[in-house]
Amino acid sequence: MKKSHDQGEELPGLVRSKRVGKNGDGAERHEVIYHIISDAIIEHQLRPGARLREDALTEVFNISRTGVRKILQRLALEQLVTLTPRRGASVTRPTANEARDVFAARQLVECGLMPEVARRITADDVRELKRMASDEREALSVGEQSRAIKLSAAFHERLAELSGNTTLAAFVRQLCSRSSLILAVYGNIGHLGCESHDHDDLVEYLERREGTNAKAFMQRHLKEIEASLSIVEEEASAPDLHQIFGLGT
Amino acid sequence: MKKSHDQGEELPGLVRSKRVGKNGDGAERHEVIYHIISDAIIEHQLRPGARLREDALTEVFNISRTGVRKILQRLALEQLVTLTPRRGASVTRPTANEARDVFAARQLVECGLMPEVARRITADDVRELKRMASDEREALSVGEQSRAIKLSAAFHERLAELSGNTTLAAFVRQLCSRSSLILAVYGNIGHLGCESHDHDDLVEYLERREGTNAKAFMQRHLKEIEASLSIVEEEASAPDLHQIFGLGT
DNA sequence: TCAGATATTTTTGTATACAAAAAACGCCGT
DNA sequence: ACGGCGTTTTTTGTATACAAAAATATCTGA
Repeated sequence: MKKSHDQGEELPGLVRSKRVGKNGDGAERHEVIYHIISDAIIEHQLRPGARLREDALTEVFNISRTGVRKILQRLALEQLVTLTPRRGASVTRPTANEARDVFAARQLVECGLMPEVARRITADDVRELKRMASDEREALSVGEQSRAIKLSAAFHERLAELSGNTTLAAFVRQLCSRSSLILAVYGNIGHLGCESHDHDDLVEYLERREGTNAKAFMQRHLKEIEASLSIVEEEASAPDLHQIFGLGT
Repeated sequence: MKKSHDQGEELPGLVRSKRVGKNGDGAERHEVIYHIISDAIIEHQLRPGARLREDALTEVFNISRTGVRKILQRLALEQLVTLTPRRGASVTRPTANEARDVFAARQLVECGLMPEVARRITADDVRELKRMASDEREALSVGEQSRAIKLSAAFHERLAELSGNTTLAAFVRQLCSRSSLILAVYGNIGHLGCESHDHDDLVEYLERREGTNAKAFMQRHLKEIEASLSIVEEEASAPDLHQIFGLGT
């Protein structure tokens, strides 16, 4: 392992360990592999910048490059990987602007959904959400960071699903995935996305069908997450080496 | 042309006429073809249910099936075409629920964007929007329905772009494309999506930076469009023939 | 020893070949 | 004449082969 120009590593063994053994009937199998890869990205096992070579993936998953490319293209449309022509695929590194856009979008959509969710939520849903929130808290306290990240995203996604609007739920799903990438690039280690008990509090508002309060809470919640990030554009193309090394003085 | 089980025709000659002649360098070319097909769908030249056979597309566009499949998969992820395993691609026929979800999403996002658009809009933008609105009105009065549909969608998309949020703009773009499909299925002929001068009025609110008014207007505007549709589920799988033909009485 | 040029290897892009499923067609017995 | 059954044709799914580009390694002459 000689190249490490940025911080993008090659495919780590972690992914390989999940190798699937000849199961699934094609389409089903591709779906599974897609989820394995996208989970690995969301859980920060594959960090932004990591290259995804087609041959490596064919080896790991035992499918032909045709299938690999199909999956990579899907991931690219969801902005989880970036396809650079003639140069292959890599886990996308969101720009500062993209990061701001994603959080603005979440602010608009997730908050906008809260009243409807509060109206439609059932006792079962509440139970499920509470369990998810507690699972997340536990994962966090035990130090299973990657699991906590995934669970946190899952919580927000489930919430959106409860609105009953499939289209918006799918959109929120995408936004949460991208948020995980943003966290990987602009997040401060130690301080994970969501405050540990925020989600529990939110569920309580919903349980009491206080849509307006839930909305306000979500607003604050997302604002806090965004505020905890250091969203500053790192000059990619021409880092100012003079300033960095202070030779010019 | 013997089969017409629903209302899905085969590829009409219209599309073929746009044949591209050996231009573009691969990726660029695929992009062009993608736009040709998606435009044809949005403009109702390809109506919901129309089958898109891979061989036919390879012939029309002179690319291999590999390229065709890539494009079809992209269209499928944007919900413009439906890929049925082992049965090929067809222009998607949105369900009633999907239709409602799409309009609810537009209600939330497009309206939510208006204040920001009102804040950021420039004199140039206003000019451009007014020209688009007038083009649309003209196309409508001359009877160029398909052009009017496309222009109407373009107006809404441009509006979203002016918010400066790329992510939300892309989402609105998708929603508008899907709305065109919804119009094709649930729209009443003669009554096109948007009222002819609504868009002009909206631009005026924005020009005066009256974000709140613009938002309210957009809200009404979208509500009117949705109300003009006949969104009722046509039982696809098991149409109740007894009731239809009244034999059982 | 090292910059620049050239050769080799790796990696992606595209077309095509082959297998399997679905659809269309024709056949035949009743 | 018609419905059920088997065959042919069409159409999709997947792997693979080949070409072109990029990355890497090697060589050469100061």
